[in-house]
Amino acid sequence: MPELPEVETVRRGLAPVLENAHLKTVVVRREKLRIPIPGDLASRLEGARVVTIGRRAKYLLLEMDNAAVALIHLGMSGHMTIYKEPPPPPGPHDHVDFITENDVCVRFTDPRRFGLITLDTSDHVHEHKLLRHLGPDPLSNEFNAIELAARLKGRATSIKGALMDQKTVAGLGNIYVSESLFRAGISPKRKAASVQGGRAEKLAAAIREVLTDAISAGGSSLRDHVSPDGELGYFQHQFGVYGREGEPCPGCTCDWAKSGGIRRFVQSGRSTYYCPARQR
DNA sequence: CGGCAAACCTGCGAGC
DNA sequence: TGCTCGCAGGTTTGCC
Repeated sequence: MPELPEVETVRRGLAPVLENAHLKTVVVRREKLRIPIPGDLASRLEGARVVTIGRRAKYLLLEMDNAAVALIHLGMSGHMTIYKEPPPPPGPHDHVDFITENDVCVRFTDPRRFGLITLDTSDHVHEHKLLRHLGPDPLSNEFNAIELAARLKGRATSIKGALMDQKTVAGLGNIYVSESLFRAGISPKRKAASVQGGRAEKLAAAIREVLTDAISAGGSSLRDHVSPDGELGYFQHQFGVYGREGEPCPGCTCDWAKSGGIRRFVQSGRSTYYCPARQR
């Protein structure tokens, strides 16, 4: 489910029920996620108050009033569901319940278990092993064309590969990399190092724009819901290229029959979608 | 060091 | 209907 816009949608959905709430009970049913859930997660969180729910790239940060921060990553298939009534009996993929003092249950579900929940008690959560190496958040002030160009300089990999690398920019994934490159008119095959100057300007602007548009739409719902209150995001209807192999390019006036429309190919194991006529 | 495939898991839809 | 295959929004590892 989640790249940056989906995680931001989850954050916004959880904030009204979790911020300022005391956690009464935290039920951990399965510890073995991508990294094991710490044995003291429940005892650290129970009785504490959630001060804010923040986000760094694709991580949710539950900042507690006792200096603990819970880091949550949704992986590929993770999602959160809010139950204001007693929750249904947990299924096999319902790994953790966060229950507030007024009996709201926030349930973490993740069939593929690529997600994780861990704890930081260091007072410097941004120095945490999982966050330390992340590049700038593309919606933050630290992200701009100069910064992007500097991070692409000298890199031999493709621009797609560089943008998928969370050290370059933190929060993009397979969908939004394809969409950003489409909006910027840059081929995913182009060498990362060659994206400088005006091209870097266009790309930085396209990344910001596509993420902002996607957040406004409540993210993309490919399989199931995105928002913890069950609302569907609808940005998938605005995809320019992702999942549209063979369709006419929405920005092209060229002859579809001749161009073949949008192409799909596999780049380091992941599908890339692009329009060869518009992206160079 | 850099880049890429494989591995970690389960579910779903397409095609036979 | 039921099976197999390929594919899926992420990240880390280990190999060239």
